[in-house]
Amino acid sequence: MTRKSGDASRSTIRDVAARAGVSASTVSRVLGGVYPVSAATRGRVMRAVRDLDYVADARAKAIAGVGTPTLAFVLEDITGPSFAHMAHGVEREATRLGHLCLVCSTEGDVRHELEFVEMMRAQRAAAVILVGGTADTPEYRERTHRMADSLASAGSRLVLCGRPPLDPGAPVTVIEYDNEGGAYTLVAHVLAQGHRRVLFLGGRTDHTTALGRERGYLAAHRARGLTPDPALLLHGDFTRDAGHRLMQQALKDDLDFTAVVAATDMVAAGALTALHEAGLTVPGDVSLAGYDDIPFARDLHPALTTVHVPYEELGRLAVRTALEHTPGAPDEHLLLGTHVVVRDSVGPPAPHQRR
Amino acid sequence: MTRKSGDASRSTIRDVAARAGVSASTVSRVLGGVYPVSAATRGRVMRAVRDLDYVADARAKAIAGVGTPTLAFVLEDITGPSFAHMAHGVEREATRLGHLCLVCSTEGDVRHELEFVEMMRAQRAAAVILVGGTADTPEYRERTHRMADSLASAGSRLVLCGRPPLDPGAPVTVIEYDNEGGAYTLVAHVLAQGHRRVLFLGGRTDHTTALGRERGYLAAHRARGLTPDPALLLHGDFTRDAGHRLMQQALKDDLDFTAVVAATDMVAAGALTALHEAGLTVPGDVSLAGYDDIPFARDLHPALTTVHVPYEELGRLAVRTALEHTPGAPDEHLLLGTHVVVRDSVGPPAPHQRR
DNA sequence: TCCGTCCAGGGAACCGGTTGCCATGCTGTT
DNA sequence: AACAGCATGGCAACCGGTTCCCTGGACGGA
Repeated sequence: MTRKSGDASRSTIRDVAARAGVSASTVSRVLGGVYPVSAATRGRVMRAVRDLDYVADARAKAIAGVGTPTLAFVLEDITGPSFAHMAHGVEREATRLGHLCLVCSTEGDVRHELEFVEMMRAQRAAAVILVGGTADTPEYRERTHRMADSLASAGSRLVLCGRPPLDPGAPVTVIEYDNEGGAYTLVAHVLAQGHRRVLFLGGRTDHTTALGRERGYLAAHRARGLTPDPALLLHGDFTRDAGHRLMQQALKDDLDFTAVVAATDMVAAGALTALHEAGLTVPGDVSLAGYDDIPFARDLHPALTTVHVPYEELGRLAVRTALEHTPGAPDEHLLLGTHVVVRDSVGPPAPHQRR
Repeated sequence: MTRKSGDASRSTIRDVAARAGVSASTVSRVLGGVYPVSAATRGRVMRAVRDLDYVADARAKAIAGVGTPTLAFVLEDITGPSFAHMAHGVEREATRLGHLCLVCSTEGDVRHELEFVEMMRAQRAAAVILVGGTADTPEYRERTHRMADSLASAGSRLVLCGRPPLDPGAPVTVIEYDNEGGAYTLVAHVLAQGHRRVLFLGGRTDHTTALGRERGYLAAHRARGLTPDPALLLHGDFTRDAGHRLMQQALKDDLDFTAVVAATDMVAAGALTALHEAGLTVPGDVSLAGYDDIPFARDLHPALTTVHVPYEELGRLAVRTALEHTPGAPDEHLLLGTHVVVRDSVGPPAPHQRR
């Protein structure tokens, strides 16, 4: 077994050329593979390459115009299961299409987001995918529109994935999934079981994903001629801890409800534990539903009724659509459907609770 | 609100120079910030930069030696919660230390792993972090040793994170956590409750993480003078589906056990559902324990007794240690401790089951 | 007024590759 | 034997930056 001597610094194409007794161009051509090179020369070059354990500098190739393209993925926190699944879809599709994949977590900080997008522009990323809901303010639209223009003028492309669209004219690809529709169907299902007081464990009040789901909740009520009690709308993070805390508080405050709809499965998980801790059964005493259909949802007890979102597909679509986009072509705006997965956590309200 | 005219192609430093009426060197110096430039010139340059929405090409800077360093993170599947937490730690620490973060999923394919490492070497990544257990074969050691040498000779560094160490002498940083010790303590806890027939839902038989946990399971038995029934050792993937399937099979085969130890919390989750489906209560009829302490573990019902692994810390440590490493310094090998988190899923065996 | 100094900024080499263009030498044909 | 033609490989320009080195002009002091 031969081990290369650890020559402290990487070798260049010229080192290889010198060792093979040819010019750098020849080495480049041998490695490129297309240009005709005699077998003998090719052999010597390959030998030198192996001896020196040479790999061409990807950055140098990139600036010469023959590099592996890169694609960037900016999200809030890879730890969220739905983000992770999107990331997985993005990563798979990116490598399938021969792209490298950079990921950045913003931790929810807008400044980080801006910095990262600027960096990705400097990296000449083929596309930048921004993932996850956000506050849909004029400032957001303005800032993001600017990003889109910057990237577009650099030959790159901004993709908004599960994020509110911009004003028409912004050079941006938008891939959304139907938060409002999914929540509407889910809450309609809950109401159809006979529930009339449904607690909603929502997200931050400025967050589009949370807001969309909340709108669905309200719309489903309206469609039945109901007006939900505002006291039943609670707000927190999209974490199991927030769900746990909110649910505890709701029980402590003695809120009157027969069902709970959580804005995400994680929130539902925390809420479920709080219900259990309070000695309540689900769906006997209280019904519970989530949103996202993460793999774990089946393993809650009872198995969680929730809304399935094709997160991985979302990610794959985001990169495919972005990379297929040709400048000048119309901007795509895709809206993926969701569907309710009925499991065991929603049932009719207990007889004594009916009104 | 001014919108830049979409000039189809990115502008170069020379474009900026021309627009500002100075030379490229001056632009570079203005942007660099240190070299003395007159206020008037600086103003003109900045103006041109803004007008053209110019960002210096990061790849060109990199090859000139002043780029943002990069760091690569190679894992099997970002979708696994423990991987996601490691990734989070890596990403945070990397950006904290001013590094960009590339991530690649291998989908468990060794060829992909090799390809990716080669690419990262071409990218001149400051470090390559390989994450997650693997088959610890001579071929693995040989191949990984070669990777380590290649990277080292290119001035980069290989980090193995939760992965078996190589032969001494390989230029590699190893950060492990104690699979065997954690499993040992966990199983000892289960045995101390009085269980004597403990079903082990393990991972693939060639996977070091799975194997370490299995060794802990065996060692805990031996320490009590017990020899576990080989029929109680089952093997599958680290997914909730595998756990579900394995548990169903075990019940169908009428295996004799009073407790179940799953190799991961995901597996435990699937197993729990299978137990519930069979009408068994936990821990009344059967005790159940997991491994990893993912956030969700608290929300299973009953809350899962498991082993806490500091995954995020693991990730942070991996990048910090790798980047602090100076060539020639001794190779670090860190072993992080784990601890059992006692919750509600393990209890004494039912009286009629005792023997 | 003349000369030395200092400072802003330009020219050119360099980072590590790719590739268009051209020179060389060998082969094949008449 | 002479010449056309092709296979082969070197030179140099270029990709988009940085930085060393040097020049020209303004300024201050003698």
